[in-house]
Amino acid sequence: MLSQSIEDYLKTIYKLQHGSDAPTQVTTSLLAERMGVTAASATNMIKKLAEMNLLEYAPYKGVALREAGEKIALETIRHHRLIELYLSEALGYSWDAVDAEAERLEHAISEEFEERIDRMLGYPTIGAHGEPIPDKNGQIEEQTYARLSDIERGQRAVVKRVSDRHAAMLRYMNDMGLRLGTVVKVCEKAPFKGPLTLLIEAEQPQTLGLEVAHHIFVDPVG
Amino acid sequence: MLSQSIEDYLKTIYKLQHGSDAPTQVTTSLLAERMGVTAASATNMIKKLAEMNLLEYAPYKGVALREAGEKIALETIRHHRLIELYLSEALGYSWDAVDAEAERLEHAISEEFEERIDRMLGYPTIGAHGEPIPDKNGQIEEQTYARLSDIERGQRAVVKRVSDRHAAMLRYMNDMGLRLGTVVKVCEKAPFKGPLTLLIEAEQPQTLGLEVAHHIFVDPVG
DNA sequence: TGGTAAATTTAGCCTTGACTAAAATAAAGT
DNA sequence: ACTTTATTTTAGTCAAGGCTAAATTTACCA
Repeated sequence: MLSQSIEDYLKTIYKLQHGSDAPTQVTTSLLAERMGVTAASATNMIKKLAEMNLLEYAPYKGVALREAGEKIALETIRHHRLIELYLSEALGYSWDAVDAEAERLEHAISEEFEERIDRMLGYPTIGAHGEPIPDKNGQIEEQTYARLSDIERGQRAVVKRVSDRHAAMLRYMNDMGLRLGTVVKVCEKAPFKGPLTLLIEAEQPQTLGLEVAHHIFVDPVG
Repeated sequence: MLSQSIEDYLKTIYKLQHGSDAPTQVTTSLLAERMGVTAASATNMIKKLAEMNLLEYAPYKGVALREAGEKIALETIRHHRLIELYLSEALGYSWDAVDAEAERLEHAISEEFEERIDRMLGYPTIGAHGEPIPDKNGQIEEQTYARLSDIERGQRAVVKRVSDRHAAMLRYMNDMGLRLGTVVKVCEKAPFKGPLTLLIEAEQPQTLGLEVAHHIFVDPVG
């Protein structure tokens, strides 16, 4: 059994490699920052993981997962996203609360637990925040969506995915009435990186800062 | 936040103090055996817990929980039993599989998780194996039942609780048709600590070794 | 091209919770 | 009461996975 820490590192590296922010390479400091540890600690773990052949390590350059490491990362991510969806669907958790809970549970569940909630949820492929859920074999369909902050004025779009990194932001989006599948229309875009004015599902117009809009991924429609 | 290890020690001490096997005092070696560690490791942890005022420690004599320690033990036990019941009721786990899964999950769930499954289960007071579930304030109603092995020939009794210590034994009992609430009748008791012959819910008679009958707790009826 | 700043790694230390081997204590029998 | 045996504690190690401080490497800029 791999330690919780190892699973978390591998998962974090995977997300850095495949995230929408797309860094050229995954550096020690970036990884350390995401893991909430010092760079020295990250270096230690990286060396250990390289030793285990779970990743490629070029000192001073960065890391990249090897196949075995990616497999573990995807299993961990699968656990995480299935649990998030389960918490949301079966236990009524809110959008912003599922991540923290899943963060701990993902390391504690058995294969049996995974299978049971997977079946109970109807073998879902999309998670609570719109993320793709890797299948049992580690197959994942990464999708790329436009950011709401990049949508043209007048354009309508469907919310397909939201970043789960900031719980407070999720709560804010939720309170505005944003959900996966919600149709929004960009009415205004204030100049100089100013806020957008949004029409959500034909309700009253609301303004939304660019920072938030940057973390909402949409599919233009109409 | 207390470590998983501390929670497990406290829980184990509580169960030794209040279990049906009722040891005079909880010794280091008994605790070590139940925790699956050496006596030296148990001594270390005991000293640490005594230092934290979670238990009373008389070197060479044994330990007893103090109020703070008992509170933590009961919270942990509450988590464990709620999770077991949830796995059984909501996810279709079998009798013998819930304990191992709950063992890991009990340390990973939040108060919110506890509350949600508690509500979903209808605020239960009896767990999957018939154990009492402590309430949120740590109140617990320990019950004492007769062992099936002590029931007289010809007597009928309702199964109220089973020991969850041996998964294989649970599976065996389950396969025999034994459940909580099942009515059994002791048809025969072979001499010299021989097996019982049981009539389960008016089905065909079956024989059952004393060892197993010792781990089944019943309420005589009729 | 050299010098400085930023990033990274190394070295050494800490805590947790295990372990083994040795020492100390308690219990039991003659 | 003394000796043997079983239990318990002490002493010293180890592995994980953090940390800080110091050394090193890379990158950038004048």
